[in-house]
This record gives sequence, structure tokens and C-alpha cells, in this order.
Amino acid sequence: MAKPRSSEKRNMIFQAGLRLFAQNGYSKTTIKDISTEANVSFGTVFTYFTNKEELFHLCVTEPIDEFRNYLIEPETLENFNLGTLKEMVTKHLNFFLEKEDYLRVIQYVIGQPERFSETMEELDQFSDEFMSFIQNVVQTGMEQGVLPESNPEEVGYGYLAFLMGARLTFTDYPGVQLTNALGKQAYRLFGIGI
Amino acid sequence: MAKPRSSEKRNMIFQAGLRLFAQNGYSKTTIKDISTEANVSFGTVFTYFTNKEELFHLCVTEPIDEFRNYLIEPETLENFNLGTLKEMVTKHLNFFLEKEDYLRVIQYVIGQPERFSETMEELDQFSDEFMSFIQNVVQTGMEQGVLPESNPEEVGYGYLAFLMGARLTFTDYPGVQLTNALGKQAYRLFGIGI
Amino acid sequence: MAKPRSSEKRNMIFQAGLRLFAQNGYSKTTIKDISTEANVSFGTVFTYFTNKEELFHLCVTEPIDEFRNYLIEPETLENFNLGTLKEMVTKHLNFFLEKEDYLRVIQYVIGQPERFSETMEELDQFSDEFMSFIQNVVQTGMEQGVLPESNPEEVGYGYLAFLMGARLTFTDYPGVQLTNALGKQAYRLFGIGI
Amino acid sequence: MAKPRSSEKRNMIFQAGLRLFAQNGYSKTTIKDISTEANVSFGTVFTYFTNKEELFHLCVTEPIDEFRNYLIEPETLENFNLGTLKEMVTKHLNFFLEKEDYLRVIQYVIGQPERFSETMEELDQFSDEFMSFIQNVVQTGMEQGVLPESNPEEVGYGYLAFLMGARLTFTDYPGVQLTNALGKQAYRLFGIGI
DNA sequence: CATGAATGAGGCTTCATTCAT
DNA sequence: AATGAATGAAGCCTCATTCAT
Repeated sequence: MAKPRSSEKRNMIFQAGLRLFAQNGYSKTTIKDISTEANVSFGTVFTYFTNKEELFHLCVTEPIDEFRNYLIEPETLENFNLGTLKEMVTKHLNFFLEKEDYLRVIQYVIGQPERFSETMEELDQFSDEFMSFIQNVVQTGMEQGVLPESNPEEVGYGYLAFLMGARLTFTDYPGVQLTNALGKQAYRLFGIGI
Repeated sequence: MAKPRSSEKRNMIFQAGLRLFAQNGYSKTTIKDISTEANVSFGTVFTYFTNKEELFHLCVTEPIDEFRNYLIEPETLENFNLGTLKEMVTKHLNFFLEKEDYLRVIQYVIGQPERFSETMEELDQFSDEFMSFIQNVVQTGMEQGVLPESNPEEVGYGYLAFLMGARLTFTDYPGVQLTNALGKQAYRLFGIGI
Repeated sequence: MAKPRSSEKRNMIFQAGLRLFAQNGYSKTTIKDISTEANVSFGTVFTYFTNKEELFHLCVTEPIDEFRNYLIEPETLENFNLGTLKEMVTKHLNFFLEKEDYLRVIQYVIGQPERFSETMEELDQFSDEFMSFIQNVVQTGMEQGVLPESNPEEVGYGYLAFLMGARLTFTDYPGVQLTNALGKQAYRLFGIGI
Repeated sequence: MAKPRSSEKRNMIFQAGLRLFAQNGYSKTTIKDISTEANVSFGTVFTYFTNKEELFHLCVTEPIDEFRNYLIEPETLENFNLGTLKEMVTKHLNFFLEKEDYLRVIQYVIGQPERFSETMEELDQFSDEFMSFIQNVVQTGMEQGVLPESNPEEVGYGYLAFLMGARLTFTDYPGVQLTNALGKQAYRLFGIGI
């Protein structure tokens, strides 16, 4: 009963699931919808995923590793200055604004933590890691005199809230323009006036 | 066919609907769940609401007016200084952190705008009003020399994103502590304390 | 619990029921529909009729007596000639073509005899009476040399079938024209060529 | 989404639907009833038919083609005489008396034309074709001196009414006997034996 | 008598999952 | 591995009937 871990078709189904779960939520999305979107027959979905719940869980959790590597860059800490900070912020904002489908399902899960508790746990863990990284950034920035006196925890809270909200709040807006506008505000959260 | 607009039972159902939609989303929430939670029989739900969809739509849109009056205070503009600004921010944060159920359903809708397009429209309209109010606040603050040079639109974007994200991101955290922490960050978005 | 036998409102409800049962059948017609059509409140229907089933049964059976008197005229037998026969046929045809609503519900019941067995019995009884009357007419006509040699039973069968079919088959056609056309055919069933 | 057009099971469901719709009408007949009668699971009905309404519509309209071929025989016109006419009448009567289930649903639809307007249209079309065929028969019969002077349209009306009524009126009667009795009356409608 | 809110049984339909091919 | 017909549990909604006002 072991499901194949990788294959062309599995990926098609996975992407289709991600897209549709993001757009319509869990219950509204049907296996039929997914199979159609993936150009795959109905039964094939069950060849690669045990059931709908597992597919959803994997759509949310599988990409976490990739994103961890992308969003948490130790180099930022090693070689810290205003330039690397701004690069980091831009990277974060772009990611949150571009990975629309993925962020949506994440927000979907976060919005119903009791319902998807198991999935939520894995997200929480990543969220903690990310927050802790940001706090490190703030700490480092303060120590090096690049950032003003701040409470690293508070900055972390605010920054994460800001990033999540950006994705949630501005669905239709053109990306680049928004990145610039929100970028300035993000710097302000770190205490940088420009 | 005309459904009674107000009654003890209607309100029970409404509140139960809001609570459950917030917790489990639209599809997962059943009319049976709602009627049980409201201590009302199954059929009674349909005495007050045409169908599930309408109940959901009303759960999202009916409170808007009340919140408009609460969140958009023209007095803030008439008598503007750092104190009134901080009061406003505190009020906003408290609201976004306390009206948990309501904010969750709003975020649920925003996360699936195509699915709930009609409901989304009414939310968008309110969001525009709110953003425009914030921009007025920034403009007034700048004119009076209370706020530093800023792009009002950018501050509006950032502030709204921040508020929405606050609610979404920190579900379990104790309110007061978080209000303080996030409050400082909110001021920073207006350019205060940088 | 005795229901009032006659009243302005009862009659309104009765007529509305007849009309709607004729148009939409039993199950599709709701008490709400009937009360609305009768300009009466919902609950009032139950003031005059025990339940829906009884209302339907009465809509079909109550008018029978009136129609018996109209359709079965002993005078036709007492003073028989071609003229009275033609008068009778015209009367019958007009009745079957004009009492649209009533004939429709009758045909509705006849079409589902197992479903409305009790109601059907009363209709059957009337149908027997009517058939027997027609056989008498034929017998009398033959004895008086007005009608050709015929099997009275067969004429009765055919004539009733013809009348019922007329009502069923030609819903939209203009009455007078049809009465003339079908009248000639009815005479033929009695063996009269014109 | 495409439903299989033919299969053992589809046919079982179709026949069961026809039988039950004929016996109890549309609303009273449940999908559960049909599936049970067809020895099929509940859900299987929806594998072959989109919904109840479509099943009903098809029960009424699908057999039309077959019956068109059976009831409308051009040969009757090509080789016309009293014998072929009587054969035709017998054929028609047998059909109307034997296809009990099918005729009942037809009459059910005709009795509620507003309710089943789409289905009714297809029936009307066939009815026109049939009537036109009968008129041709009468015209031909007159031209060949086999039938007396008649108004073909009137004969058509009367004959169709007669056939429809035969089925409706005599539900319980033994077929053969009735065919003979009604046969004679049918000839009379064509002006034969008067 | 008149009214209509309250109730819940019952029907249609959807859809995840199974399984034979 | 791939397919899709078969299944039936579960949800929404309708509506006859009751009953308190």
C-alpha cells in the first residue's frame, strides 16, 4: 500500500490540489476537481495519496522544508548591515506576495487550527523557527548598532503579523508596486526610518 | 417568505453560525451543528434564514455597520495629537484581537474571494473606507507636524496588513500582552518612535 | 374538532386547492401555495380541513353530486329523439371541455388509482352510473328506431373514453370549434352519420 | 460527467423509473424506490442519470422514437383498404391498451403541461405527427372511396382523443375484450359501419 | 376563529472511498 | 499502475402538522 513518493503524475496532482485547496478550501474541493485539473483519472489520485485528508496535509507540510531554506538565511546574521537587512525584507515580502496559493492554504489552516490541528502543529513549529530567526536578526542588528533599541520579540511578532497580513489583505494588487510600498513599512517595524 | 429581522432566536442562530463558521469554515459547519449550538431545532434555522449561504453572508456583512462606527472615528481627525493617535491604535488593535470569531470569518472570506465574491465585495468596500480614513489620519498628522514625512497610502496599506495579520497570526496569545507588544510596532508604522 | 362545512373562506380554500392540484398534482402543491392562492393565512387551511389528504379527497369527491345531476338527465330517456341526443352530447362535451380544473384532478386520480384508492372508488361508482345511463340511452334509442343496431355496452365504453380523452388531449384548443368537431365524431360513436 | 447511454443497469433503472412514475407520479416516486425496484444501490441511479428530473424526462421522451415507427406506418397509405385500416386501428388500440406504464406517464405529463413544459413540447411534436398521419389516412380513404365524406381534421381529433381516453378510462379491464369493443367504436369514428 | 413560529421526518444530491478490470 | 462504476453516508432543504397566542 506504500504510495509512490515522486512521479510526474504525483506532482501534477499535488499542484492541482494545492491550487484548488487554496482557491476553494478543503471541503469545497473534490477529488474529481483535483483529478480533472491534474489531467489525471479519478482513481489515480488514490494511487498516490491515501485519502483526501492526507493529500491536504501534504500540500501544506511538504513545501515547508524548501521554504525554511529560502526564508531563514543564516548568512544574514553572519554578515549583517542595512543592505543585507533590506535584501532579507525584500526576499520575504516577495515570497509572501508571490507564493499565493501556498500562503493561502497556510492561512486557511491557521484560520481553523482546531480543525486541522495536526497540520497546524507543523506550521507552528516553522513559525517558531522563523520568529526566532527574526529575533536573532534584531538582536544582532542592535548589537552592531545598525538597529535602534527594540524588543526583539515584539519586532518578531509585528513583522510576522505584517507579512501574513500583506498576503491576506492585498490579493489583487500589482506585486512590484506593493513590494516597494510595504517594504518601507517593514523597515519601519525594524525601527529604520527612511 | 419575509424572514423576521430580529428576535431572540434569530440572534442565537446568528451567533452560533458566526462562532462555528469561524471555527470550522463554511462547508464543515452544518446547519445541524448551528441549530444545536443555538439550542434551536433544525427547521427553525430556516425560519430566520433562507439558506445556509445567506446565513453565512449575513454573518459576515451584518456586523460591518457596527464596526464601521467603532473603527472609523472622525473625532480622531478633528482633535489630532500623539495621544489620540495612540488611543486609536489601541482601539483598533483591541478590536482586531478581541473580535476573534468575526475576524476569522472575514479572513476566511478574504482567503477565498472567488468563492464568496458577493460577500467579498461588501468587505472590500468597507476596507476601502477604512484605508481612506487611515490615509486621512496620516495626512492630518503630517500637516500638524505630529507625524514624520510619509506616503499616506503606503502607511494605510501597511497598517491594514499589520492589523489583519495580527489577528491571523497570533491565535492563542494572551490579549493584553500582545496589544502592548504590537502597539509599539503599530506606532512605528506611523513613523513614531523611530 | 369538527370542521365547518361551509363558509366564504372554506370555499376560497377549496377552489384554490382544486386549481392547484389540477395544475401541479398532489405532492407538488403545498398548503402554503393553497393558502396564498386563497388569500388566507397558512393555519386557516387547517381550520377547515383536517389535513392535506382530506382536502384533496374532498376536492375530487364533493363536486360529484352536482355533476351527477348535470350529466345524467333522466329526461333524455323519457323524451328520446335525435334532437335530445344531440343536446345531451353537446352538454357532455361542453362540460368535459369547460370544467378543466375538475376534470384534470379526476384524470390525475384515475391515472394513479393505487395511490388514491379511496378517492378512486367514489369516482368509479360515478363512472359506473354514467356508463349505465349511456347504455340506457343507446338501448332506448335502438328500441325507438332512432339509433342503429349497436352493443350498448360498447358504445358506453367508447363514449366515455372519447369524452375523457377529449379533455386530456386538447388542452389549448378553442372550445367552441372543438366542441363542433368532436360533436360530429361523438354522434358517429352512437352510429349516427351526418 | 457524460452518463453512459446504455448498459444493463441503466435499463433496469429506466424501467423501474417508468413503472413507478406511472404508478405514483413524479413527486411520490423516490429515487430510493427506483433503486430498490431496479436492484441497484441508491447512488448508482446518479451514475446513469443526472438527477430525478432528467430521469423522468427521459422516461417520457426516449421511447417516442420507437413508438413513432410502430404507430405511424406509411404502408397503410400506400396500400389502402378496409383491411389495412382495421389492422391499423387494432394495432393502435393494442398499443394504447398494452403500453400501460408508458401511456400513464404520458397522460401524467399532459395533465400538468405547465409543470413539465419541456417534456410536454416533445410530446406535442409527436402528437402533431400522429394526427397528421391520421388525417392523411382519412384523406386517402376518401379519395379511394373506402371512407365516407369526412373532415379529416375532425376525425383526427376524435380518434386521438378516443385512443388516449381508452387507456385512461379502462385500467382494470381485460385487454382483448376491450380491444374488440373499442375497435368497433373506432371504426365508427372513421365513418365505417354506420 | 385566525395566525404563523417551531418542529423534524423525508427526499434529493454530492462525494470520498472501494474494488474489479 | 490506471481507471471509473458502485456504494451509501451525510448534508441541505422542503413542508405537513402542531400549538401557543
